[in-house]
Amino acid sequence: MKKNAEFLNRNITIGILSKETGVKIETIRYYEKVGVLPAPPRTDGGYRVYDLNYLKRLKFIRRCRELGFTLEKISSLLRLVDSHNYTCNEIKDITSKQLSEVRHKISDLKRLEKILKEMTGKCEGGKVPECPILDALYK
Amino acid sequence: MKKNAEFLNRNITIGILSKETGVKIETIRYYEKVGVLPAPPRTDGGYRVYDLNYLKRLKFIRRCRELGFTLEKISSLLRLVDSHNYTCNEIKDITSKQLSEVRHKISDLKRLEKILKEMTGKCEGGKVPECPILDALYK
DNA sequence: ATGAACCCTCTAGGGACTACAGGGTCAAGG
DNA sequence: CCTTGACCCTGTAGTCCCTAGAGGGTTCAT
Repeated sequence: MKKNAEFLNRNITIGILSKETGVKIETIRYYEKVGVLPAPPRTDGGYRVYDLNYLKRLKFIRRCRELGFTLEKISSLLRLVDSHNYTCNEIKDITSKQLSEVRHKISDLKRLEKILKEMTGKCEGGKVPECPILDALYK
Repeated sequence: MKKNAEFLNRNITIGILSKETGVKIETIRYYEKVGVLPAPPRTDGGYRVYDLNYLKRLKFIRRCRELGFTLEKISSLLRLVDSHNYTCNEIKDITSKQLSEVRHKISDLKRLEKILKEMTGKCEGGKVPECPILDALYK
């Protein structure tokens, strides 16, 4: 109906934002409350009105959460987005800290991937292989 | 002291297990309560006694949590370890689902890594770069 | 046998959501 | 213009995954 037109005109309600991002309405309001998503403007009646920037930001937050970052960490990543207010050294500080965490996560996930791939491969002839999953992340 | 000798003899107390894995004692007990870590045998006085298998399992659980898996997912992964009760098809089903999720996470983290690395690089001459971090996971 | 270091259970709190309850707003149709 | 159903608002309480603390028992080297 009209809703879709509003979306194209960038008047995004919280319900549309929720559907577009897969983040529940209550969670969006929670993110606003704790400050990781800025408070948007409101209609006269008090409804939140978002635009495409909020959409981007929220998708980013959601994915980072799925990748195991805390809201705290995500906030410091998002500070880079608004980095006009920060000095080069502050940015280098944030990025280098996040970089080592990201790299650690990648290497662990790769080990997990290898094992899962091997297991799927071995599971062909109906016989159950000895399971090496624990060793994958044991190091 | 004697503690270390006990460790070599595989009589691992909850405190040693905690130190070895970096998982807090309370969390270990919590994992037992919710069933993701099996209840170990006890001494006459009621102390938990672990061995190297518990150590492996716990390290695995911890790292999976850091990688953003729920305890539920981890349980289903661990069921593979005790997979004598499962058919090959069930195992393939679980592993391939986890595999695609893991691959998705890796690719997202790599995009994030690239952006962070580029930003650090650009932050040289005292000027702050434009931050393209939101686009990294936006697709 | 004793004391420091360790462990036990139980309850309560925090972070990150999630699910109502009770009520107000919006806009399309009559 | 007024209704009506879909949508939104602000609480508050509950869930999951831990984490801290109280109050008390166990272990073992000396």
